[in-house]
Amino acid sequence: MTPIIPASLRSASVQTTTIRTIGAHDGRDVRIRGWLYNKREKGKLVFLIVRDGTGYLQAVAFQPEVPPDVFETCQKVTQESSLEVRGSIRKDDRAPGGYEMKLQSITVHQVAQDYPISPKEHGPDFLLDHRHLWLRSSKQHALLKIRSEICQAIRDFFYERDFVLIDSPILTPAACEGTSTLFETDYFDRKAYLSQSGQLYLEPACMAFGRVYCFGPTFRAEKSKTRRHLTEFWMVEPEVAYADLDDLLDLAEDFVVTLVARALDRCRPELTTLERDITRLERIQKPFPRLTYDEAAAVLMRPEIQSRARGQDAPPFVPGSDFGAFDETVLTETLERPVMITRYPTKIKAFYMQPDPQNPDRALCVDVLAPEGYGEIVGGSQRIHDHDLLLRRIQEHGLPLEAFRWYLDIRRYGSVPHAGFGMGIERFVSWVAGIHHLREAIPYPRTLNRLYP
RNA sequence: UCCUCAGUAGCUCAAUGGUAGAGCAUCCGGCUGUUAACCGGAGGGUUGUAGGUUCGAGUCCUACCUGAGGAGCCA
Repeated sequence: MTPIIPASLRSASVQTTTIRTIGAHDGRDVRIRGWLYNKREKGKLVFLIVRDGTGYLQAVAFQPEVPPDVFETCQKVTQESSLEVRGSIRKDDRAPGGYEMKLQSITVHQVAQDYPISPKEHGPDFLLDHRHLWLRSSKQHALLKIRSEICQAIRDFFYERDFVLIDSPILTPAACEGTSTLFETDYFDRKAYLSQSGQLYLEPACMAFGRVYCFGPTFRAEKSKTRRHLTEFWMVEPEVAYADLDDLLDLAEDFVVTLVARALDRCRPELTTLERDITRLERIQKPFPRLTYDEAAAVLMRPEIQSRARGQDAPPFVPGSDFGAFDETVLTETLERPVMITRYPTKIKAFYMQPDPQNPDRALCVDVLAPEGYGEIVGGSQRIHDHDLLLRRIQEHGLPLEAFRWYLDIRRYGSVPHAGFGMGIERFVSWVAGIHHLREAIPYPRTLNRLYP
């Protein structure tokens, strides 16, 4: 990595470097530019824990060996002040990270007064009010690094498989699926809605390019108030022409396994910082267990499961309805791998899903449920490719026909079976990182009660 | 929309209906290897808001506000 350094800060004699690569500078003089993470004083010794975005480094100032003004600056500098330290790097097992700097000089660029987030425990409301500063904390830093790596892995996965990135619009004229509550906004003298899915716009592109995906923000105005919901979240949605449900299951399985492997390969230090049980991620291998909705429903109807639901005040499972939170826990708790549940009842799923030719009451769809109670991470289906059937479904759902004319066109001009799925980035990141709250898996969370910062 | 819980110092939390407390942070002093350092000292309060009960309310009652967790809905 080549640091970008303004000419005014360059020095011919001392190299400016990053903490991530500090081991390569053992025994040499370097300059580190960053912020003060923490400070510990002991008489004639001051330990400065400096962070630069790539890691943490302990710089040690020892009184007789540094000039009095340098030592005094080290004593006075406050938490999160921006600074530049210069000194020699040496291996020392007593230092966090294994290397430390024997400090020779220090430049404080700006003194931070009363940094609000002290190195102690804080409540979620306080931390979310200070999200713009909380990003500097080690766990949040590790989490967002993992998110970044997973987003890069998603793009790499599709690029390597010849998918074309097709960005869907965020401003849309009408409801895509007719179910969710949408955010409404003024669009000159008309109304527009923030997109809740890119899928419908992706299907036409799929007929142009064969394999496509979109990756962007998605908006839901539902008043959900749980740790598994955000009003603004990121979703990646692939769509494949000439694909059936079995092709889709294989793609989703490959996708999940590849992303988890990438996190294990590139984010070990971050997963360790988050105290993630890595052995659980190492068990995420193909094949994933697959069962149908009817098989899953049979499990939930067992007397011992029904009595457990009553004991936990969970609403009882009714055959033909969708699974609740308790039901998802039951279906995933004994498994180490994600479970793929297929062929839900047609009437509880979206209007565009292809019915199973063997049983038209069941849709050719899949939900992938993550282990450890993280819930649905992937949802997808084969799409209806017959024009008349799709027209009938739009009418049955009471959707405005005029708004779907372009969508029906795809079934008039060279229609083929096709399939796709959507994956919620924050849910996936939460599962991989092993965190409790979805809102920490996005830099600036938007929830029912939060629009700041 | 419904159910449950919470709101006390900058932060995290104590306080049988009877004088408002501690740790961290901040400031001052001490210490040559600290690991959320430690030791001594100082400053810091309209107990979410408005009513009510009581000789007396942080504590009990009512309403409201704010937040959290869950349900439903969904990724």
